[in-house]
Amino acid sequence: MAIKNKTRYAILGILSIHSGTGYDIKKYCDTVIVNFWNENFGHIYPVLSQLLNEGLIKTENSPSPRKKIYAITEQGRTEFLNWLIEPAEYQPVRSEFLLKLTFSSNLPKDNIISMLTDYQQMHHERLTGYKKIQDDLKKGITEITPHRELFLYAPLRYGILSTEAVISWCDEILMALRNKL
Amino acid sequence: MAIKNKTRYAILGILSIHSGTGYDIKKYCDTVIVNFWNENFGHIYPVLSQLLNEGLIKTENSPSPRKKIYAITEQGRTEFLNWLIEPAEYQPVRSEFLLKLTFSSNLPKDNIISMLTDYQQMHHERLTGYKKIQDDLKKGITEITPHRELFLYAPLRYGILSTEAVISWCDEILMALRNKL
DNA sequence: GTTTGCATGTAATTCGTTACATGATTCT
DNA sequence: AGAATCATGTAACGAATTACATGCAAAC
Repeated sequence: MAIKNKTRYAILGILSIHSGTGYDIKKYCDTVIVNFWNENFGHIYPVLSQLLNEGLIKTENSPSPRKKIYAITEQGRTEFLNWLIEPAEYQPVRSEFLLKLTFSSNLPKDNIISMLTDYQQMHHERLTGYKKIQDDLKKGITEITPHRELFLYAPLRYGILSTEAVISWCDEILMALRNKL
Repeated sequence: MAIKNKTRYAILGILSIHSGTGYDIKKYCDTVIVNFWNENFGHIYPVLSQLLNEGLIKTENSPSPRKKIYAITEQGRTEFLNWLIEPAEYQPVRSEFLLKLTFSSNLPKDNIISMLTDYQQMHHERLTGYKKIQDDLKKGITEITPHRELFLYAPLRYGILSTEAVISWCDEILMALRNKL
């Protein structure tokens, strides 16, 4: 089975929360789900046309003619639900960082150490960002319904726990490196 | 800057350890670095031709005519090193699982719970696999030079720590889910 | 009045996957 | 004798990125 266009489902998912334009969808991607999902205009617009063609979404009447407000149809909801309940496909992992590290054995020790400290630093910054969002959620700054709260909180916690794991890993490897080589 | 063909560097890296055929390279991907890298024949062979063309690799004399043994050239080593010392490009993340979870707020509670337990189960199995490899490394079953040991051990530890974090995360979210909804 | 943000789209390109096609060698 | 593994490649396709192109509206 070929890799299937996931953008379809991202768009359907977003429109299942609230109707909006292609631009709105992009904004949602760049804010709410940015930590684990990305889309770009060059893909959103063609897929929107495609979904419209298939009857999974429809256009709502818009205040401005140059603004196309899309809404999910009943058929779209059904198709989205079918995707939702089937288990996520296996995604082949590709970590350029680990690839580099694997083949770094002949690099000077200092290079490897700075490679790891930079990587750790990046994750420290990422963690700070996550924690800020977490605080905003807790303080109720971000406006969401209590019913949806957990579903925005969970991916954030995922980011926090994974990032903390990476930071610990860096400590561990840096220590091994300093003791050994 | 466009996403650059990473397969080039994976191949150069593998050939920097030991020369071999396209088939050997694929085998290396499917065993040694399988946990964080993947390649397929349909991409390996064209890229090998390309690298040969650019003079980054060369063919060694082979015992069999239907077997092409590739070796990295000096030029290839230089280019590989240049890539190695520059920081890894930012890689856009895409987690289909987190995307699904985000839009699961209207799914029945039981569905969400089984979604999470399945995901956790999968990571438990992954962890078992990692730990087996770790034991093999410790017992010296896998034949490697002491100098390279850390560079095979580190990515493995990365997998173990990240996977443990995901398992903890599942526990946390499952508990929140059971208490709340 | 100029910059920033809103808004939509197309074209070119590249990367990577899958399927197809073929055949030799080794193991059981 | 047949299955598994070794071995190399091409063709078709699809997904996603980037660059290009355009113009309105609002804020400063």
